[in-house]
Amino acid sequence: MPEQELTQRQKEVLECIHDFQEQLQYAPSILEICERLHIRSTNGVVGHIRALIRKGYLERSSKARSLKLTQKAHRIFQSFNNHMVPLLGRISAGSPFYVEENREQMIPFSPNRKTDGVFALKIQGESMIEAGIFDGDIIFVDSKKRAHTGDIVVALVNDEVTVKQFYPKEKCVELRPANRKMKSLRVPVNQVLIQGVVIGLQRSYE
Amino acid sequence: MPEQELTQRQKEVLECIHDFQEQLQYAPSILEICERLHIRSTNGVVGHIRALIRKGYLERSSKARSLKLTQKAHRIFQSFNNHMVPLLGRISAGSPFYVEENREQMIPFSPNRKTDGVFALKIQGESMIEAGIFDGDIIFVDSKKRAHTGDIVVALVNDEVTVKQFYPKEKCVELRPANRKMKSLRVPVNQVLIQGVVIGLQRSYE
DNA sequence: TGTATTAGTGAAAATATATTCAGTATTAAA
DNA sequence: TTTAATACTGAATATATTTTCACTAATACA
Repeated sequence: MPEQELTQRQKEVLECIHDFQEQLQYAPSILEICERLHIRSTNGVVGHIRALIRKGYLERSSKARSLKLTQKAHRIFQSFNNHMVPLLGRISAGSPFYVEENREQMIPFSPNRKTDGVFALKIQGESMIEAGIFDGDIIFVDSKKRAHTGDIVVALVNDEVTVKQFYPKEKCVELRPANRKMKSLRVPVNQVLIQGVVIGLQRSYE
Repeated sequence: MPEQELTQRQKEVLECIHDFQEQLQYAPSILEICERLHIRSTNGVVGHIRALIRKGYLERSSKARSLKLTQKAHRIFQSFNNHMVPLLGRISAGSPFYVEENREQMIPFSPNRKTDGVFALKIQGESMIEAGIFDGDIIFVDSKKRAHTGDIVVALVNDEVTVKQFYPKEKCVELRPANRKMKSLRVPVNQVLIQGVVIGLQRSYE
């Protein structure tokens, strides 16, 4: 078991602190954590807290109710509830798509939608310019949604990531750009991986 | 002075609690409020807290650091700092732009930018289609920013609101659409009101 | 002229909360 | 087989925090 991983019990403690904060809008005291987890001695909890601080999941000052989850800890819970979504940077060709190294930062997404499986990507190039997707725009992609004809998708073809319109044919897939200067791409089904469907777009002038 | 209003000092106390929470991510103790406001007795602060609870701006349980701003209190600070921005609906022609009745809902905006003076608007029509602004898109507009040549602006002309590119001439303003099928509009300076500069865009597929 | 609200001071008491000390038992790694 | 980390118990102590009691003073209201 590598040092940085959490034990089952440590995860439970972290989740307890997170849930308490969510529910009551303020951090729990050590005694309150004891109660929720049925631990009789405050030291039982303090030990876990120390471990969680050492592993970079918690912060605190020696004040009352000053326990605070770090960014690292929030990432564990983010996938379920929050409004933040990872903005992926350079995607190393061919490697598994959703690896840690690619998570450059978290950016906000519409709070009334599930963010599970959603990621963001910065557009490079002009292949979708006629669909109103410009160089530098950020797109939001749902990796769990199934692509339908005409959807704008993120596809992995021969170790390259592209954003195109999706038109499935009998034995191949047509990836159509929204740019008259560029040609459609026809790829055999076994050479293309649809990474997700574009569900939103964000642009910043300035 | 009507009962529901806050005194100057009460506003200061509320702001102090709000700021503390923002900065340190947990609520202040009464003593810490005393320190920040240079009040020597905890009772000085407790009196204000009681008033703020009575007037519906605060909540608390008798635990340490459990002070919590209500929705009502948050509304006071939203306009200055937070990540929410009003999405304006139908804009009644000719009336002052920023009236309460037009505020239909609040939507999230980039958290790393000031939201003071920023509003959102849903695009109707295709006049900016070649600039990648489509029907149904939501644009973010900074009403405090000065327009420069070429900026995309929200303009009020003869009681009508339009989104166009801004080209000032000697005695008139050219409002240029990004759509080959539509014509530029030249309006005398005294007949046009620039409501703000477009600083962002958001689109939702689905 | 009395009464309520606001805006405090100062000290003491009561609680809430965190920390320290002294242990036990289990498991995985060196 | 020692060592370190995990996962606790139980009691006492120290500190942080809130609450209570007893006051003063200015202002607005009726």
